[in-house]
This record gives sequence, C-alpha cells and structure tokens, in this order.
Amino acid sequence: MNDRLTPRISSRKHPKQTRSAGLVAAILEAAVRVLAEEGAQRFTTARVAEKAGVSVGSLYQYFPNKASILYRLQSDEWKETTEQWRVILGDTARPPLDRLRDVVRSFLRSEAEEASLRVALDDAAPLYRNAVEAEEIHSEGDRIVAAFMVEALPGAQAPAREMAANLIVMTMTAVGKELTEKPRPAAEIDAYADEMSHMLSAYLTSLQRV
Amino acid sequence: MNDRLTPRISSRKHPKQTRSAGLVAAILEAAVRVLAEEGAQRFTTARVAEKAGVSVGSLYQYFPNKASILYRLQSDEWKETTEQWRVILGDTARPPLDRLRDVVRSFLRSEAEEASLRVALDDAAPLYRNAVEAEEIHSEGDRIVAAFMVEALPGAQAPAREMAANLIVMTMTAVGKELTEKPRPAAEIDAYADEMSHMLSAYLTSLQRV
Amino acid sequence: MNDRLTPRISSRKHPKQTRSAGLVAAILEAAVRVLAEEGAQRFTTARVAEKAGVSVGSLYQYFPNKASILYRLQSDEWKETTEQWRVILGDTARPPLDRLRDVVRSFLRSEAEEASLRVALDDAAPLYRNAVEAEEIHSEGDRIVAAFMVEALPGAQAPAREMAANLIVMTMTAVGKELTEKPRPAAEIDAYADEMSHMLSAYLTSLQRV
Amino acid sequence: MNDRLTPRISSRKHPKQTRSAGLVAAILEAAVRVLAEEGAQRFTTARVAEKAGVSVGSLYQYFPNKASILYRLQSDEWKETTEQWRVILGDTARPPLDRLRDVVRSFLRSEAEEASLRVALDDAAPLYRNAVEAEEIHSEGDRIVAAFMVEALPGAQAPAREMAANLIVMTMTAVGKELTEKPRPAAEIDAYADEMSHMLSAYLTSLQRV
DNA sequence: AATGAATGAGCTTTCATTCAT
DNA sequence: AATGAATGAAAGCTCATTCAT
Repeated sequence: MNDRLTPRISSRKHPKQTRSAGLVAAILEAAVRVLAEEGAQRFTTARVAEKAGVSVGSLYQYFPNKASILYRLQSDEWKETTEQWRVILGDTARPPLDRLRDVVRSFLRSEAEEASLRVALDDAAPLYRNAVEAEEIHSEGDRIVAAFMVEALPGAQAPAREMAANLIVMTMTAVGKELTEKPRPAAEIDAYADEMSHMLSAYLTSLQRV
Repeated sequence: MNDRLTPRISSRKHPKQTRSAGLVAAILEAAVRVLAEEGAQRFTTARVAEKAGVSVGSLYQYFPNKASILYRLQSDEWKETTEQWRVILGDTARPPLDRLRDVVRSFLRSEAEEASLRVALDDAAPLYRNAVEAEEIHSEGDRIVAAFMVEALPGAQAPAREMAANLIVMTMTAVGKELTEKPRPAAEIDAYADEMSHMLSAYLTSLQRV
Repeated sequence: MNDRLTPRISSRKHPKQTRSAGLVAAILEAAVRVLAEEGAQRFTTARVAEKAGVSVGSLYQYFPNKASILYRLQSDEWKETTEQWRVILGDTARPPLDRLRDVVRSFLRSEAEEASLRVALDDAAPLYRNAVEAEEIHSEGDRIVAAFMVEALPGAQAPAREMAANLIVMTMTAVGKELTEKPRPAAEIDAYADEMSHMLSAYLTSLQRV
Repeated sequence: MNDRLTPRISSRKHPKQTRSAGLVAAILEAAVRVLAEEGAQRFTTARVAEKAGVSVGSLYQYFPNKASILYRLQSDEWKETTEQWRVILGDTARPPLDRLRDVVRSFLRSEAEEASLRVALDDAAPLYRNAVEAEEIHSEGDRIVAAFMVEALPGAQAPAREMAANLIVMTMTAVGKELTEKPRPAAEIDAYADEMSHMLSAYLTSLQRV
C-alpha cells in the first residue's frame, strides 16, 4: 500500500488540543533526530515512533504516511528560513546590498549548522516532493524577496525584476544545498557567503546600471 | 577475508569483447529507461535486468551491485559534460565571457533535455555518493575550469581565482539541478541561461576590476 | 549507527503475554519440524514461517535473524541436557560410578531419540557458532560435572580433575554426536552406552588409584 | 538442478594422463586453500576454479558437482590418516599400549595442524555426507584397528573386541573433531592426547583383565 | 484514543550448473 | 578439450501500513 498517485501529505488533524500538539511535536522532534543521526535511509516510521515514545498507531493518527512527516519537517525548515529572510530583507532602513550580504551569510550558516538534517531531508525529497501541497511552500518567501527587489532594483521592469529574484533565490538555495553536502568548517562557509554576496551584488549593480 | 567497508563500485570486468560491451550497453540503456520512466524509487536490479532482456545474474556479472550501475550512469553523464566544457571553454580564440555564456547555455540545455533522468539520478545519489571513486569524478572538469579562469581573470591572485572558479561551477551545477527539478519549456531554460551568464559575467568583471 | 560485527542472536522480545509466547513456541516448533524433516540445508526463514502459520515479518519480530532461531533451539536442547545431568549426577546418595553409568545411558538415549533434529542442528552449527552468547551455554553443565568430579575423584589435584572432567564431557558429547550421525537401533545405542561407561569408569578408577 | 536424491560424487574420470592428473591436483589444492582460508560458507566452484587457474567448465569436467570435490578432499584426508595409523599401529615390535599412545598423539596433532581445513570440511559435511561412496571410506582404517585390537586384547571375544575397536576409533575421531573446533595451543593438544591415551589404556587394561 | 502485533510484497545478491563457441 | 558468459531460483531480511484489542 505504499504507492499513491496523489498522496495526501499534510497532517490529519489540526492540533487544537494541547495533548495532540504535544504528540505531534514529539514526533517531529524524534523525526529530526532520526534523520540527523541515522540518515534518510534508516528513517522509518517505527524508528520515529520509538524515539518519540509513541506507538506507530498513534503516529499514524497524526500523520497519514511517512512522507507527510518529512513534508512537515521540510515545511517547518522553510518557515524558519522565511522568517529569517523577512527580518533581514525587510529592514528597509538599511541599504539593500547590506541586507543581501547579511541574508546570504545567515542563510548559509543556518544551512551548515544543521547539515546532517538538511542532507537527509534532501535525500528523502523523492518521498515528499510530489505532494500537492509542495507548491505553495515557497510563496511567502517569494513575496518577501519580491518586495526586497523592488527596493534593490527600483529602475527595473517587473519581468526583469522577477527573473532576477528567481535567479538569486535559486542560487542561494541551490548552492546552499550543495555546500552542505559535505562537512565544511564554518570559516569556509563564511568565505563562500562573502563571495556569493559579492557575486549577487555585482549582478544587481549591473542590472541597476542598465 | 574479503569484506570491505567501502564497496567497490566500478565495473567488474573491462569489456574486451563485443559481447560483453553489448551487454553492458544494454544494461546501462535499460537503467536509463527505468530511471527516466519509473523514477529512482522503482529502480531495482530486477527491473533493469528485465528491461535489458538479461538475467539478474548477468547484470551482476558486469556490475558488482546496484549502486555501481547508478555510479556508472552518473559518471558517463559527467564525462559528457566535461567534454562539452572542454570544447567550449578551451576555445582560446574567443573572448572568455563569450565562452562562459555559451557553456552556461549548453550546460543548462543538456541538463534540461534529460531532465527526468537527471532528477532520478540525483534522487539515487545517496546510493552511490559514498563510493570511493566518487571523489575524482569532478577533477577533470575542475582542471578545465581552472585553466579557463586564468584567462578570464588574468590579474587575480590564485586563491581568489580558485574561489571564484568553485563558486561559478557550484552555481552552474546546483542551479542547473534545481532548474530541472520541474519540467520547464526550453525558452524558460534559455532565459535562465542568459540571466545566469549575465550574473556570472558581472561577477567576473567586478573581480577583474579590483 | 547500529552495526555490529557480532550479530545479536537472542530473542528480540521477552514474551510477556500469552500471545507472544504462543507465537514464539509455534515458530520454534515449526523450526524443529523443518530441521528434522527437511534438514539444515532447507532450513529457511520462509519455510519456518510458513510451517508455523505465521508471516515472515512476524518471525522477524521475535527473532532477529535465522541464526537466532537455531541458537535458541540448540540452547533449549542443552538446557534439557543440563537438567538431566543435574538430576542424575547430583544424586549424591548413589555411588559416583553408578551415576556416571546412568548419565551416559540417558544422554545417549536422548541424543538418539531426536537424531534427525540433532544432526540437522549440528549441520547448521556454522550459522550460530560465532554468536557471542554461544560461549556461556555450557557453563552450567560444566559446573555440574565439576561438582560430580569432586566426589568421583576425591584424592585428585584440581588441575587433573578438571582435565578429566573436560575429557569425559567431550567424550560423551562428541561420541554422542557421532553415534547419532546415522540411525541405529536403540539396542545398539545402549550397548555403546554401556561400553562407554565402562571406559569412563576404568579411566576414573585408574585416576583414583594414582 | 542442485538437488539429487542419489548424488554421483566421485570423480568423473580416472586421470590416466598427466595433464588431467595435474588439473585434478590443481583443483584439489585450490579447494583446500579456499576451504582453509575462506571457510565452508564461501567455498564456491567459481572461487575454486579461479584459484586453481582453471575455468569452471574444466572443473566440471573432472568433478560432477561441488560435493564431489569435498568428498574427494575428505577421502584424501582419511587416506593420510589411514596411512598414519597403519605405520604406527602396525609396528608389531612395540607394545600395543605404546602404539596406542603414539597414534592418539599423532592423530590429534595432525588434526590440530590443519584445524581450519578440518573445521571447514566438517562444516561442509552435509554436502557430501549422503554420497553413496561415503560408506566404504573408513573400511581400511577399521581393518587396521581390528588387527591391532587382536594384539591388544588377545583374550577377548570377537564381538567385545569389535565393540571396543569401534568405541576407541569413535572416541579418537569425535573428540579430535571437537578439539579442533576452536584453536588451541599445541601444548594443550598434547595434554589432551596424553589424557586420552591414559583413558584408552585404562579401558583396554580393564577389558583384558576380565 | 492508543497500542503494537501482524502482514507480505518486495528488495538485493549469490551460485551451481549448463552449453554455445 | 576448454572456456566463461549466462541463467534464474532461491535466500535473508525490511518496513509502511492496518486493525483487533
């Protein structure tokens, strides 16, 4: 019963009660630990349930299948990232390129800090990628970046600005993923962060000049 | 005793005879089809053997384990890419930034052309990532890029040049991977290619100016 | 990570409930039948599960691997033997050589009675021999024999007594194994038993005389 | 095609030609090495053929199946043992009990010397045990011992003598097998040899006295 | 609501033996 | 005679999911 064409992947219930919320939290926490400590290959519902101190049956009461746990994890990660971006990029008092530099640096750092979890989550991507809900996961982040781009590229046409936004987001996330694939010292991460902001700044500057 | 912690992943035999070469080719071809048509999740040795019109036993006569097939596929893909880069970046008659533009475009196009295979191969990465041979797979490409960078950034210090080379390669490959994650029209791919070469050019230009 | 070089071989769960105990019993019973009726060569987890009327999955819920079933069987056999020895050799009211005679006879008889199981279990020995727990399986029996030897050889030095104990135990068990290798009539078994007790008695007597 | 009810197990050809004899010898030698170095579990025809520098096809030209190689090995081992026994036990100039002592000692020593081979051969016993020819393998040794027993027990009745002979042979071989199951220092082997000859001597003496 | 025992399809890999060349 | 590629049944084991209690 493992294959579904359109897997339902979000949580079964909205945890209104404290008990449920606690259980869901415990399961997610356990899932993070299993993923980070044992890798995507050994990420099994049984192991998660055991580490959460919960029965498999209970686990399935809150998550319809294994993929939904991973999806939720990914979704939560992305929410944190979104928040980070909102705070840094939304600080309209500072020059755009400064904000860009900071967001790159703190994004790459946070990626690196939880490297093993991120890698495992990425390895498990095939399991949750096709979820219907996966589409909208990035929309909030996109809006934040779009707003920032208006400040960074005041003179640009909307389509050009959107393209630039897409490329910048992709570069940050994709290179971030690649960078954390193998363990690297924090200094190396920072060096890449600086270099990447340099590149993105040069890019934005050149766009603005046109 | 014969146990190894790091599994041998390259081919069992070097196919000297046409027979063997034919079989290996058939297996690889079948592997590509299974991967592209059914996805990494359903990539099983049995399925590959069946689609190749070969017994599982024969498959294991030429590949020591499942991972080795995937590794071989990835390796072959990378060899093609390397060749592409060598031809384009090595054409010292043309201006470096022109070459860069072309290499980005043809790289992204070739990635997009075999999107489903690339994605599946990427999904299967956890299976072959730890192979000992996996280390050296990129060394040739790195050398080509390094040579190119000497031309593109004649005034730069070696460390700065290396960092720039790394960032450019990472950006190309990582964003290329991300771009092919979902199917996109060729025009969109080309638009991203142009934008990316714009970004990389701006970056190189800014480095050169320093 | 969870890898071990020396596999855990004892049961996965301690069956607290009747349900579990019943399943474990059914599996062991089926294992005995498979072994006795089909031989060590055809002793597979699938066959055992099927004969137990249980799914393979259930089998693996109670035994971590095939070897553990065999180990458990062997262990149970040895427990019975130990009990037999305790009762007979521990009856301090009777003359030692009488007890020796009886223990030899009942040991060989019980070995012969389940000949096909014993042979198959012996054939499967390579599978469970290296288990960590296999070491201590004989310790209780050794203690019983040691206590008996103190009575049988009151005058002997400890090292000599231990050597004699080892030789006697080895002779009984090894010859017992050899005897049951091929089917023999009960009378022949008894004849060998008598002859062996004669030999062991002569041996002990000669030791005592020194 | 692996199961036969009555397996043909002896060599396919009597090697009349030097070439064949050389091949057979090479195969047997390789088989010994595989068994001793890799164990019964990893004893495969492919490995034997490879180590013998011979194709699998050729191997099957001289041995009808895997069991036949093992049977031949066992048979050869036993021939050496028989020869050893013939030399020692047949030396009618010496007192029987001296010869017994010597035969026990040199038997246990030779068993211990090739422990890994013997253990592996024993592990593989299920594969060749049922061979039809396996019956007569011990007959020559039995005759040698029978002749010796006439000297050792001149006064005994034939049936008693035969029983004693059987028990002695069984004790030697079975305990020998058990002793070599785990590696032991040569001194320990010799100590067991002395103790066993002591036991067998006491036994024979007691029989003679009757 | 919660449990966790039970399921069984499915996976990777091995290896004795054959037979076309 | 010799080769060794090819076969494919068979093995041990895992794990997402269900459902009786």
